[in-house]
Amino acid sequence: MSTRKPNSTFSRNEQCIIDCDLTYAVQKLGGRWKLLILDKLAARKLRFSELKKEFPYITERMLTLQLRALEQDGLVKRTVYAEVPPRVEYELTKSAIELGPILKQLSVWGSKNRNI
Amino acid sequence: MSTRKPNSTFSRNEQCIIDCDLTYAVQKLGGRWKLLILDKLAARKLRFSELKKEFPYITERMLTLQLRALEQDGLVKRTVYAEVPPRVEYELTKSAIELGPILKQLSVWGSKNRNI
DNA sequence: CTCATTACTTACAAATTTGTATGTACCACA
DNA sequence: TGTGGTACATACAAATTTGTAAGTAATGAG
Repeated sequence: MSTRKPNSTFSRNEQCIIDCDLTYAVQKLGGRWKLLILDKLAARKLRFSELKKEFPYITERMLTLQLRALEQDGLVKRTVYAEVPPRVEYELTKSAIELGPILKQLSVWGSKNRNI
Repeated sequence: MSTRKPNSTFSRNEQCIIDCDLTYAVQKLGGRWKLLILDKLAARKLRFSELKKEFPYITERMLTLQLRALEQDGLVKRTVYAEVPPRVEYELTKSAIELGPILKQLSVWGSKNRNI
């Protein structure tokens, strides 16, 4: 999520693994808090501090990291307002919105699968 | 995937994160080689050695770990034949088969999303 | 008796992800 | 001058995941 060794076996393996569109997609969603964040943002755009309030156990560092990754991957748009104190809003991109229905199905599958 | 410290912040956070059915589902699929394995098994049941041949870069250890996790999570069924040398076959469970169409959609999304 | 085959297991190390603690910039307001 | 709020950044440590290397059991073939 942050620094990577470009020549580790880990990274080289990632290259071929990610050939698979599905693996690629799931890697983008696999961060610890990413889906929870996407879910909150699906309802409405939120500020950094509002997001933080939604998740009692997330740290500011983690929230920042996950948001940055989501932004990099084109799932979240970040807007900074030049005010003091600062205001930053996060909202889903079109791509993330398209993902919505699929995630809904996965969620249904998850609830069914876990009760076995 | 193997040993866990049950009282780390990491593990405690997992408890609440996994409340979310969606996060739960994606955690099950998030291992490095899991989706690739599921994809191969979707075509037909395969032996350990056959799976290994499918992925040039996976190690036996990783293949074992991922298969064990998939089995634990009820996605893969493992059948051992009492022969020598041993023969072990892996196949998808009903639950994993139900997952198929959803993964297909995710895959399509992945390919669209990556080409932006 | 030796060797080959299959499906692992084990000990260990490296890489990555997650968590902890503390600090920063900006300016309005008291 | 001092304090407060927002949205981070940074240094560091812990936990987890992934990779490396080597070894094992069973037994039929030679």
